[in-house]
Amino acid sequence: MSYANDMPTVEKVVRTDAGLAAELRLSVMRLRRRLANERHPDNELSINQMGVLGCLFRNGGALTIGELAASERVRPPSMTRTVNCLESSGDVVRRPHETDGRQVVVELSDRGRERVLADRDRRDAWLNQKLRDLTAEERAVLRKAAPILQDLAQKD
Amino acid sequence: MSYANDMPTVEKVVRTDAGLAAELRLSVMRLRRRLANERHPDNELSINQMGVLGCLFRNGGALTIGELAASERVRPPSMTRTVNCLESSGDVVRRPHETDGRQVVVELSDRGRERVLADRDRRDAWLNQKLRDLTAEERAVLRKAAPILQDLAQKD
DNA sequence: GGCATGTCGTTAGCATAACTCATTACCTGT
DNA sequence: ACAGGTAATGAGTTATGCTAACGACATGCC
Repeated sequence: MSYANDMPTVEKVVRTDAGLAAELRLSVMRLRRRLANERHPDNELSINQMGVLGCLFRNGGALTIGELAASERVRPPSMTRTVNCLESSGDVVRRPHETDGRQVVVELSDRGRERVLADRDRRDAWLNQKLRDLTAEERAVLRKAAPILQDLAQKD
Repeated sequence: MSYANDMPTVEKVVRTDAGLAAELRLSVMRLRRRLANERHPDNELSINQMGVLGCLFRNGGALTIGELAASERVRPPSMTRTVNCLESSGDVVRRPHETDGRQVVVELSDRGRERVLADRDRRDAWLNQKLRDLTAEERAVLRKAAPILQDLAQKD
């Protein structure tokens, strides 16, 4: 084992802005991959599907396809497919828009709402556990960082 | 447009630890998707492939498949495939491990090293631009957050 | 009213990137 | 010397995006 015994994979501290983008990108990429893997095994929905349910839940239970797509930053066809899955699993229902016949409103079903509630803590079990292992200061940093990351993703 | 005109998609402030996991997860998911889309168009390598090159670069230019896989948090077969791509594009070379015939050492070629160097700033153009738009304080938060996120991804 | 243009969702086809399972090659310890 | 473990790979599958094209509907202009 003569190669990279220490395996830093990330600098201990990012001191300058020069490397910040690169390190942030790596961190985000890897953590996302980890999160996708660590979903609870007794939950048959993917992390993306749960994301859509959560988005509906936070927004009062009903959004159009386009709004969902914009919110999750995917293209409408991708959201159509995700919604198809959620519909056939019975977690959402489609209904026509009240005034605009082109649009489709996606609504949380009772089952979907139940799932969000039941899953609310459990779905983040892994991450919550890891967060508990952090110091209060580290959690404070992340609490401040989350909205900034969100803004970065949303900008322009 | 009677549905969710405000479209919060993320709470303005994450005040309690209860929601931290959920918000962090959303932020990471969306920013990652954004990063994957915003890669520079004149770079024919994907964000993952560039990640592997960067990893090799930071670790002295040579790691085994297994080490690379562990570092990027993918399974060895996935890394084999990524390395195949990088090999056929001439950015890395495989060579046998000095003492262990089972392992394969992946090494940055001159071309790969060149690409990393040439790409170092450019490849993060989008993120760098967005980072410049932040306040110094916000950048400081992210600078502190990046290693924490990395640790979260790596833990256990 | 009627047509041109635009918007929304969907379908179809494709690309990427991950996974699992099985196989091959090699190492190591008894 | 052989058994069992480990590394890389091959094959097949799944998940998740995308673009292009299309149909249904809305809107604005005459």
